[in-house]
Amino acid sequence: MPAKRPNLGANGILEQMERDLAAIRRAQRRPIEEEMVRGGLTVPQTAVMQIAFQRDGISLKDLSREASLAHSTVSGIVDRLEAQGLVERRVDPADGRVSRIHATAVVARFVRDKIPELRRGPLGRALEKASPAERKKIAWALGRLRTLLEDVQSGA
Amino acid sequence: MPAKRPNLGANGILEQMERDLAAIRRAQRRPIEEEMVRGGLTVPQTAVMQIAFQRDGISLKDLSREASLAHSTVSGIVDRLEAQGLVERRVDPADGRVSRIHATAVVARFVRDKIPELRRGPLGRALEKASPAERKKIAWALGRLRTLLEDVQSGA
DNA sequence: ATACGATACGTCGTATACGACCTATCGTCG
DNA sequence: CGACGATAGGTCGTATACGACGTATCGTAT
Repeated sequence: MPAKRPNLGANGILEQMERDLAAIRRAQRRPIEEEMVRGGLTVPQTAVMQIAFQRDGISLKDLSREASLAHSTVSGIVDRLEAQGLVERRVDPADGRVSRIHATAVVARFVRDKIPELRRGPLGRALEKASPAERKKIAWALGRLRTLLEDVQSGA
Repeated sequence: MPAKRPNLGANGILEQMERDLAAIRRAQRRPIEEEMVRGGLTVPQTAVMQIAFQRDGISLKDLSREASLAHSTVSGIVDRLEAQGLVERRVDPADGRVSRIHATAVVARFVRDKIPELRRGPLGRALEKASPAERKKIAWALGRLRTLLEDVQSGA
């Protein structure tokens, strides 16, 4: 049963939202981390790999933008994926600055077979328990919150 | 202007939500990280300090539960706070296993003066731009999503 | 052609964040 | 009272995650 949610002041709502976001983050991270032991992949690695597969030859800059991560973070993730032979870095012949990320042949099968089931991970399972109306409301709220945050970020 | 949000299939909604959550995390983390350079504190450190202040003498276990973080994570954060003299560890006289976290005198002023303004950080500023109705909807959605995730977690 | 600002990326230092493991302490059962 | 499972927390190894900085390359202006 859910915890009590009394009427909160503006400050209380803020703190409650922060707590909820933290809890969401943790719950989302944990269950697939268990899978990692079996599959050898973490959540961010899976996400990066899927993007690299869908947009083969994507630059690291675009990849980091897609994943909402700093380029230095993605660089490290690609390092580890490369070490496992799941991804390749190739310098762009037309522009020596950009290194294009390519999914190796092994990945195609992996993405098609494993990812869908991983994708239907904690978030997917959680949403299955919600009604379509709830799903819509939650999806809207996340999109809206993201927009609000990004507007503040860019000084709007 | 916000990105297009076409009608998405069930899978598309999932991926969109994951992207939104990632972007929210990043946006929420970044701006206060800038403050860190000035104040010397990170977001998690601030959160932990506030909990330790509000519930003086809290055990590390309870503290980690409040913060939705693993106890090993909180232990490291407390290490750094302790090194800055903002927090103290004292072994519980009644139970030698638990180490109780106390905010030092310096912190009281800090929490009262600095935290409110930090709290009104990215999330607070973002929410100011939203209507009360939107705020309610977003708050509800986060709470609901959290509950759904935690129910799945506990096998409900 | 050369200088030079802009761009893309790699690297580094530090702070999360986690699970696995170890150790010390507690309660309880015999 | 001594054994022993349970509990709290510290430690370790690894993977994010970031900004700052360095380096190589590109475009452009001179």
